[in-house]
Amino acid sequence: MLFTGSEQSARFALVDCNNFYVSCERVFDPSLAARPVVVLSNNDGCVIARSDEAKQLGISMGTPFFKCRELISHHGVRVFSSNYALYGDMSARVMETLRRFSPRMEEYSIDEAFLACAQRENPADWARRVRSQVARCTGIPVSIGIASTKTLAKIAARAAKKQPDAGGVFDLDGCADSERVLESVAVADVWGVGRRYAELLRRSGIITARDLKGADEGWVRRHMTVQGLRTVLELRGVSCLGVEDVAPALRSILSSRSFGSPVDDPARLREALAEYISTAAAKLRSRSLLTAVMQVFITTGAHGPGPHHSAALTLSLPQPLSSTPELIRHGLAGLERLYRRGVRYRKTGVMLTALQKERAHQPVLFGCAPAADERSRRFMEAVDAINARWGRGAVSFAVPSRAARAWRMQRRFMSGRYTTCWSELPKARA
DNA sequence: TCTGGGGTCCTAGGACCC
DNA sequence: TCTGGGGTCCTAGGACCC
Repeated sequence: MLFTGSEQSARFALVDCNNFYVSCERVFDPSLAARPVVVLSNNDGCVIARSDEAKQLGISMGTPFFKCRELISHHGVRVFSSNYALYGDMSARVMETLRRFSPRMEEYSIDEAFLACAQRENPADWARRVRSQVARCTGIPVSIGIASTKTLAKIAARAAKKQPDAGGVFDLDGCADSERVLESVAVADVWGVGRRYAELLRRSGIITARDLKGADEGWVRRHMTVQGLRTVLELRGVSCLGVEDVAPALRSILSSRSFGSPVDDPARLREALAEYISTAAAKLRSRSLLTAVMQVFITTGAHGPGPHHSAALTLSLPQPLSSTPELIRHGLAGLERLYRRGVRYRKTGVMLTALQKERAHQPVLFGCAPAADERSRRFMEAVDAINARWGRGAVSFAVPSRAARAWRMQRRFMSGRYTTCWSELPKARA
């Protein structure tokens, strides 16, 4: 379906937290203000957030840490490992603040939300109030873009950031020369256009957002599917995407990590996979879901020394499950079939799919007896309650808790979990 | 025995997002 | 030496059925 949420005279506000992860770190460490700061991905692999000062030094998004390490130490850039406990909690606070301003709101990502604002008489004034309230309640600076479609609101938010005199708010509908704004946006920066499509478009002479707006519909449909066509219509002000204020049901759950160093010992691989399965299963239960299909995989990645090997196995489970030990049993049996001796693996993981609501599930004829099912459910409930009280990993399966493990990911620059852990509250005085 | 057309379901792969 | 992790959607093609 092309039009999922088209509405008459729609207006959308996109609220986007500025350099979100960096801003979170700055809230709890004022010495970071006005200094170049970067935050690294899991495993301290690459740069995923940069302060404006770090951007000015030429550190780009996704740069591997080892490639910019020299630049970083030369300029005294402060470096942080990803602290998702902190960022997730700060995100919840921002969203809670935003919710007071519009009943129709979509949490689009950890640092962005769309708000419907069709009823506002002066949306820019309203957005400025939103902005100052978020800053007051959370300490997080945001930019707000307003337009008649979500895709244009993304562009407006970008303009709000780029134009210093915009004061963090930009209303594309109220802008006299919106065509010029579109002309200033490279097609690769349009929402929905990634690297591959940007290259294809460039070869066809479509360079800016304005070019894409005027592109031939048939050509776009053929080369970029209906999603590309939606993007073009949205650029023309035809709203194809609505505010999805009810979160759609989760389709899959993935848990995987790269190892801190390569692993060839099958026992270590089993430990790691068992832990990722535990994580995925806990998420499954927290949403009251069951999984019917589980995919396990191992890989050496495409680079690095030694033989390369990537393999995945899709397992149809005998009945929908959410019990950690059951899932680990199936997963480890799968791993057994994938593993090759002498190969140094860099990553393993699990994906749970064919998810269904716990209540909707009908027990299969030859599955566990209902009493055994119920025992297992109550057992996992108890485990989850203990882990909620004492911290993740207080009770775990098949792996020893809190032991030092060589395959653990690297997180050498971690800040405190200031808002979610009593023992790591920020100190007013050392 | 050979053959066509059309429908559904599933999977793999490719594209995108943050 | 060293390049994240967790998601979604769309399409093409194969298997299977009538």
